[in-house]
Amino acid sequence: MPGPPWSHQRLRNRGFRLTLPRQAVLNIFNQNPRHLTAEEVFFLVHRNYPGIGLATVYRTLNLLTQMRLIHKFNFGDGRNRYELASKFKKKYHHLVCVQCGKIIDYDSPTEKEADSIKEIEKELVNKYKFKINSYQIHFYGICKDCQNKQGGE
Amino acid sequence: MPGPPWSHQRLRNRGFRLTLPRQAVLNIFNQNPRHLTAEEVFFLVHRNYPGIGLATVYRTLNLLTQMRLIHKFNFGDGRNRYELASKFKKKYHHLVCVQCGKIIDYDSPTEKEADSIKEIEKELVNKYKFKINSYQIHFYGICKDCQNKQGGE
DNA sequence: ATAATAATGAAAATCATTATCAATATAATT
DNA sequence: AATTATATTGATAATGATTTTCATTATTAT
Ligand SMILES: [Mn+2]
Ligand SMILES: [Mn+2]
Ligand SMILES: [Zn+2]
Ligand SMILES: [Zn+2]
Repeated sequence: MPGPPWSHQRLRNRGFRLTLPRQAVLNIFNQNPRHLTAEEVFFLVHRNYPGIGLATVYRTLNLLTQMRLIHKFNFGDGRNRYELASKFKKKYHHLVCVQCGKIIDYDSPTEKEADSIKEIEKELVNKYKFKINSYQIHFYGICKDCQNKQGGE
Repeated sequence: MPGPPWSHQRLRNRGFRLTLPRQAVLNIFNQNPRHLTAEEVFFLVHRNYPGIGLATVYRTLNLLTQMRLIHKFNFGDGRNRYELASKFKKKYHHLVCVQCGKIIDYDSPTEKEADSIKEIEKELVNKYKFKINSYQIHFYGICKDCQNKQGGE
């Protein structure tokens, strides 16, 4: 376990404290690459720290989102999902199966795509004077499994 | 006013009726290019048809979404937003100001972008056997107005 | 130590959305 | 036209996710 990491500094620099609940939540994300709901985070945290309450989990998720240590997604199923922000990866592409709700990461954009996005960003700056912080692409469709199950008719 | 339009047929073909509330909601979208929340739709409908209830608006929004006559978006502010589906336009790109919440349409993708997306789709089909129905791109950042207001520090 | 401030947990409150259910409207059948 | 079956509606209650409240506890500054 390394000393005060990345996240520690980012919080402290803005006057927040890296408390036990906050560390616990961050640990969950470090161990878990998935797109966790608040409730899922709560349960996972709860295994090691039964004392930590759901409200604190929500508060922590909001804080970490503001600090950009995690990213918040909504895939249209009525609950938000969170994922650790990578220092390196800046692209958040997801395939969402509209049948079973499965979410697949697609984090390997081609050169061509990266170029294309940069181009769009340029256009947005020029046209709308809009300063882009981040972007998400959601692809909606039918996953492999669901195609096999229902492809009949 | 033309006869039974596009939307009429699409509903009837699947056994649904094009009732007054449903027409009223569709009219709102035809007159209003924005990204309306359910409540906004309700208020706008209410001006002409005070009898139509909020529950029916929600039901209608869900139905029209399933029929793909409108599209549903969630920009992370806790409520869903809806927009008329165009027969032609198949791209739904939005700029979301994380400061003021403003949503700007960006519906003029370049050739290059279109190509790039097609390429990605191909990759997704190959790699994940995922069949894509639609996609959305959300750009998050700071709009022109908010840059001017807060750009100082 | 002491005082000031931030963070927490439990519970209540809020907000958007959905489900229930009796009443009404529409379509199909006689 | 009358009758039956089916779909839709409005009002209201219920739900589920998230936020707020508030008294208590932990952390930091003095
Ligand atoms: Mn992901
Ligand atoms: Mn739009
Ligand atoms: Zn699936
Ligand atoms: Zn703005």
